[in-house]
Amino acid sequence: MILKNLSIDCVIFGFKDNKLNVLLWQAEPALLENFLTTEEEYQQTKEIFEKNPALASDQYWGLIGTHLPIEEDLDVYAKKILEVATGLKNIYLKQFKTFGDSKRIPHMRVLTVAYYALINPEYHDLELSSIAKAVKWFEIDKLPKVIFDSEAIIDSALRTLREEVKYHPVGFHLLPENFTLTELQTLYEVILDKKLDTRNFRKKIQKMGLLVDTQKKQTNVAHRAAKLYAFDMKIYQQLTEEGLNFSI
Amino acid sequence: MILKNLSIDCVIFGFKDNKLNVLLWQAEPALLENFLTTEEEYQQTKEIFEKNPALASDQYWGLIGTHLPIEEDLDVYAKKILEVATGLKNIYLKQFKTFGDSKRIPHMRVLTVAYYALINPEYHDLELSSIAKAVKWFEIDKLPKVIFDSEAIIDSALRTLREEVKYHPVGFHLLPENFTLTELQTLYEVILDKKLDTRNFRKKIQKMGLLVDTQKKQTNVAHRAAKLYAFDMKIYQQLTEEGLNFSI
DNA sequence: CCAAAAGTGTTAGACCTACACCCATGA
DNA sequence: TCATGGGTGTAGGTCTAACACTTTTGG
Repeated sequence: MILKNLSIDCVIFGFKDNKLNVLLWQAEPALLENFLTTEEEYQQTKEIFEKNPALASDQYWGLIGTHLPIEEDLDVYAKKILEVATGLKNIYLKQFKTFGDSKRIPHMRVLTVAYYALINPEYHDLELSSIAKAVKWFEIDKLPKVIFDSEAIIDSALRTLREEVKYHPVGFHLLPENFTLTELQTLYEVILDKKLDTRNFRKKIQKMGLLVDTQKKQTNVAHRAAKLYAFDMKIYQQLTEEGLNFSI
Repeated sequence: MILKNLSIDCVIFGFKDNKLNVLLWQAEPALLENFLTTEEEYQQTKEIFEKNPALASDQYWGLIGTHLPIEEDLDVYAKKILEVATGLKNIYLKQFKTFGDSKRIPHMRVLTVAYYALINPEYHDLELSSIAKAVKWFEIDKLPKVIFDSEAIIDSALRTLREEVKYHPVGFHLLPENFTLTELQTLYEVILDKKLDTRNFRKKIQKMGLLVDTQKKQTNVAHRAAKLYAFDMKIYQQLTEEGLNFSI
């Protein structure tokens, strides 16, 4: 059975073409059936879609999420949704806020527990999903029309990410396994929405000890090839616990 | 109508006798009736209590909270609960996490949106409440037996507060309007659970500009009277937005 | 050889840390 | 006059901010 007063939404951030992007979908009950485990859940989901035509409209996009089945753990289920929708495992996922204004969704009383996820979009062809009509990346400042209060949720996620990135080394999750310092800097510039000084940025980031020199270099670039770095999981754990000051 | 799958809990922190305390209650449906607005809500609440005898036991204490009525905004209602339970207005209150493991409460499927509040317990006689059998302060490391997973929620609130206090000037909410620097330092020492250097602490805190010298002094103390300070709301707002580094 | 981005060092000022003694008050 | 906690300064090291040119690569 599905808790009809409760849904989970994931704001999935990706760093693509030097821009911060959000992954949105157009859901469809027929396809969601592959994900739901009982016929009853499917019927309930269909009803919810019927009550809100916007959910099925081609004009609107929505955050990736579903209602919560009664027997599922909240955090575990959020992870499950994310894995099924993207095909990725071990994604950085964090619950950040529960939205509960009484009028946020027309004709229904639904609270939404919102999560944000950070992924590197380059590896996988996310646009093919077995449980949605469409899944697509949108630049954070060029969002399409979205259903209900999804825009407010995205906004809130972005503000949370900005805070988070100042004190914890989470930004790295948005990069491929090997990355250049320029990519890392651009990422921070995009998230914090301000220019950083290259020399100071490099000094600061290197001093943290979080970077491992992979001894590799870029290839096939029409300019001096940059060194590639990875990040050190041990030091990452440590910095995550201790905190970190990245208020550049 | 009450959403029976959804409750709100408040972890109310207070700073008392140089210790961090949490306010807990023993609820009782008969008294809660004063707070609920319809007979239906009262009946539903009574049922919930009947299902879980621990809720009404004299052996157990619980976080201050109730189920959420369908027509109420989540954040607004949390504030309302807090105001009614404590008699205080304008309390610092922040939603910090939603607990949703499927087995966290026996025989029922309830998600709890948890808030933490910071108050200065000195002003008011909180132990008299019109909506509970008992309300009482407990030192954070001498908690009584608590119902369900309240201890985990308190733990999580404490961890959140510790993080928060490092980067935002929230600690001040726990103090009376006028306070001494030693009180402020002790507060930080208690929250962060470490000793701080007095001279450095004072320099740092004064440099932030957050303190206003009230020109008043302690009276009736058997030692040199300390200056009393207040905190500057304008600078507080500013520091709250910009962030702050208090990783002493 | 040109265009494009990578990579690098210094200096001045601010901030942080560690540390020990005198002061004001009431009992 | 004593016990108690209030209040203060300095020096050495570290971090930060501001700033411009040379290097490497592929086309």
